[in-house]
Amino acid sequence: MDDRPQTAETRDPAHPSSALRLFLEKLLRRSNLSLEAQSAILNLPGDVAQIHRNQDFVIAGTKNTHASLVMAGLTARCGQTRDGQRQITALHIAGDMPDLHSMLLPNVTFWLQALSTATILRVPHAALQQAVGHPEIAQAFWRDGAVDTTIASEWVMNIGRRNAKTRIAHMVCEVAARSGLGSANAFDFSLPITQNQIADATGLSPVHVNRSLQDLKRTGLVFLSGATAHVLDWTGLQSAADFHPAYLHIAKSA
Amino acid sequence: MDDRPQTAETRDPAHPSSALRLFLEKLLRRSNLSLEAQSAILNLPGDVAQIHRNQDFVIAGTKNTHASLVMAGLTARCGQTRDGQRQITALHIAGDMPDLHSMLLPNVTFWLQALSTATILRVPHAALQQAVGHPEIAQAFWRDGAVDTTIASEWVMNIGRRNAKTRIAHMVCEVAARSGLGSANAFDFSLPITQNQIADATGLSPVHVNRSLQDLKRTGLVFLSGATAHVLDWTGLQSAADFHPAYLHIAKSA
DNA sequence: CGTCAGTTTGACTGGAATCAAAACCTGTGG
DNA sequence: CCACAGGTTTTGATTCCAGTCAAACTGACG
Repeated sequence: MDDRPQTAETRDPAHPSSALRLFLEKLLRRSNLSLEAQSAILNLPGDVAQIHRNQDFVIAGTKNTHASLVMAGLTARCGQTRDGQRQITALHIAGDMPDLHSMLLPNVTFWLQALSTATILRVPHAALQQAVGHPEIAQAFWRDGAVDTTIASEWVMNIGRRNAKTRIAHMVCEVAARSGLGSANAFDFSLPITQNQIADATGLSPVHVNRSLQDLKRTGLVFLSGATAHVLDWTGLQSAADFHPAYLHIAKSA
Repeated sequence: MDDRPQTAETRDPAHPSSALRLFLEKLLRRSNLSLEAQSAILNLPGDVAQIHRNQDFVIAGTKNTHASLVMAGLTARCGQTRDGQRQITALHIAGDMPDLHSMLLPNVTFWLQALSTATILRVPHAALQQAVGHPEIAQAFWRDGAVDTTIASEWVMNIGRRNAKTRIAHMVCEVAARSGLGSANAFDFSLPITQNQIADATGLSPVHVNRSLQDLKRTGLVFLSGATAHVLDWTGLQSAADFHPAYLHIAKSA
């Protein structure tokens, strides 16, 4: 099913083993896994798919037989109201599996779509079921799913009770923190997202996003240019965002 | 640890076995469990606690050693912004375990609080860990956790992109559907929530909630009186709410 | 009968949406 | 190397939904 040798192309970000390694590292941040379990993860099979900007790669209303691992690019979970308004409910970066839970709930209720050009590894549910035979892997997957819930809860708070500037800052902080950044006070990171997409993620209008971003730039906290975010003052940004990373559960607790 | 005989007091809603039965029934809606696994659930130990209105029973920033099973009443998961604004991010009714995931993520990041007088069964993590030794129970728990995520996503959409009237209607629909109702077109159900609490759940102001509720009553869809919701036109309400229950994953899929 | 929590009403304000158009990129092909 | 086309970003003017403030009302309860 998969002819991947553990050699040099591990460094190639377009190669499955590189993405699986990233995925494993994220799991290991929160869970302990035996070497045997680790190699079960690294040997997961899957097909690579190239997704272009704004393309849906998992469709609500269908039935899933594969779970998706983001290898490169930025993707989103999103829904749509009756009158056609979009709402992004989660963002996913390289190393994330946006629909790992689909092995338990194959009926898809939210779209997954690429916000930038993205590369996806489609892993068959059957292979995941086999991996989950290791109880420690099952727990690690379950734990990561639980974190998804706390993140979604934080989004509810963000959208429900914070103003435009704070909301956007919070979203930026979350992606930065999940990318493993935040040790320096100023840094850049990849955030290939348009202002329209930020609007859909924060429940705002594109025009208001634009003005709020200008405000964040004017106050010297962050600015976006092209596909990268430039954080100028990480502590100031976190404070403006009312951001407290505990909900990401990045420190291992079990 | 627990002296519960399988006798008549199973009917008593204040008795642990009654709540555990309700919990099991909810699991069985989504997952298949062997009789052995079922009895492992029914024999979970725990202490009963009476919680009064507006009292927090799980505190953010602390470490959990027990998970909570709602035996009676309405409870909420909620957070707070720096400037003290509250946001409810989930509602829980009898039979729900709001923090089952705490056995995997013991560091609490969201408060749990009673919206009405409530009864809670506090189940030790150790007992849950033992139950999770049955892989089918682990999957059932994990599956229910995954549904929590889809519900939270729907809340993000609700708050981010729907107007006040629709938001409130949607919240009412969700609780009704999760209570197992919706076969008749008009029915009543228990919803012990104040307009202030609805405001905190929907990201609105109390005054605007009041006006929107009047609107829902005027158009003959629902009205709340005391602790009960009176649905007058279930199909009309669902339509006004843009409510599509698929995201609750109530039909069994595996 | 006073108290208190919750609900209702009215007048006013403000933040964000909407509409419309101009300016700006960025990649493409002539 | 320039022109063009597309999607983005930016700006300004205007509107409206929902927030805020304040006060009156209701009803349960001691």
